[in-house]
Amino acid sequence: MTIQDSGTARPAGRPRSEKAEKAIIEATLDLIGEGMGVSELSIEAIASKAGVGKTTIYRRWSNKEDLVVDALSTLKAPLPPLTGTSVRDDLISLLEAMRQESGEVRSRCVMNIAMSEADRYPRLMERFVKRAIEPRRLAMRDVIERGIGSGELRPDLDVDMGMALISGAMLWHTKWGPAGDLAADLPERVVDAALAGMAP
Amino acid sequence: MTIQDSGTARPAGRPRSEKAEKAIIEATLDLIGEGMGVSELSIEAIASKAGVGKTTIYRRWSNKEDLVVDALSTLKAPLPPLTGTSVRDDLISLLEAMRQESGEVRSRCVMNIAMSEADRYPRLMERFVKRAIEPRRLAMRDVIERGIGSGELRPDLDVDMGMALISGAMLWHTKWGPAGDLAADLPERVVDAALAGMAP
DNA sequence: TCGTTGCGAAACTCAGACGTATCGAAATTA
DNA sequence: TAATTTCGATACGTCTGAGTTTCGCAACGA
Repeated sequence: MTIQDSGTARPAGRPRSEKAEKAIIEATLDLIGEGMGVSELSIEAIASKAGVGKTTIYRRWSNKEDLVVDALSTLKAPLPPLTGTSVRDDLISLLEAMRQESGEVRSRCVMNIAMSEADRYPRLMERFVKRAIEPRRLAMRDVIERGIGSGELRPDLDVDMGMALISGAMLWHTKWGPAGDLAADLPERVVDAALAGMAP
Repeated sequence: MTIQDSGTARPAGRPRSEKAEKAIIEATLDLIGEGMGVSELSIEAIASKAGVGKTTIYRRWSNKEDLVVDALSTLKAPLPPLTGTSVRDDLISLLEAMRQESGEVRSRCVMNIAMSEADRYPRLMERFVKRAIEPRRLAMRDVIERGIGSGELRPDLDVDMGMALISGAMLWHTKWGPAGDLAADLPERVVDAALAGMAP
């Protein structure tokens, strides 16, 4: 009985390098961040950028899609802490998180992939939605429903529609708004516009 | 002097087949509609699908991007007629046009390309925006500005933000709403939600 | 020390697509 | 009819990248 017998008995031989694994994932994300679509992504480019042999990649992932799925899964989606003081503040916090993410090359291109390659890579999409989209959607839904409960929002409000208005406005600015980073006051303006409505 | 001497004297030889040209464009759009990204699109697949020799393609377009640019330019963007009776009606008309387009495989996939491959194919994107996005944006802006003038909308309304709310909500539903076609009453609900606001 | 396994590098085979060239047939003008 | 140009088909050489194999070395357990 060895010292480290904790469940998985380590097999003989040189252990796999965690460093290489991290480098591979990083390289993959970097390349995606540089604007590569999944189909343009080449294992050779990843290996080269990661400073790693192709063997080392194929030993861990059997094909490109598996690797991309794992790489995207790595991107954590830390939700901002919500103060809960008001619906307006919480919504702004959520959108501010979106705004900051949209400034990171990586997140932006991951979003591109999520929006364009969903049909072609359904596994990838499914996993991405579960990790990145769903938590935010739930958080926003919570905020809105709490707002309805507290009387801050109209009791007959269509929650899904409210979410669509707010998230959609951010999405729209990201894609088709003025070039460059999103304005710092955008979250506030979006939330106020959605809350206020357009009719006089 | 021949009968048809209208400006361009026809050179000797067999004239280029318009039918082939149409078939090539159609095949290109079909393949894009089947979920192909620009980079996956192959000239050989287009030629095969169009029932045409590769020569016939290369004689007209010198590379893939030129062909795709031309193919996308072909997609007309007929704006719906606006009654002008009320802001609400006009906005619903505009969104209804968007909704119907989102149901066509072709338009949807073209949108995918527009949203994901903008960085990689700037020429393509530029042309697409000018033909497809810009006219709609202007139309919506007109409607909103007229509404402000007529008092139907708040005089202090941020026009761009209003457009972002409305278009964004449609965009959001297209991408992340319940699967399948957009609900028939979605345009109406989006417009009413945006006009009303969320606060009580 | 020895056996085992992972490492990066390089060579390899295989498939797909590019872009060009060539063919005989078809369509048109002169 | 003759000259010219396009047609679809096909073959070609080239390149890129997938995925495999081999190599000598490194890192680990026994």
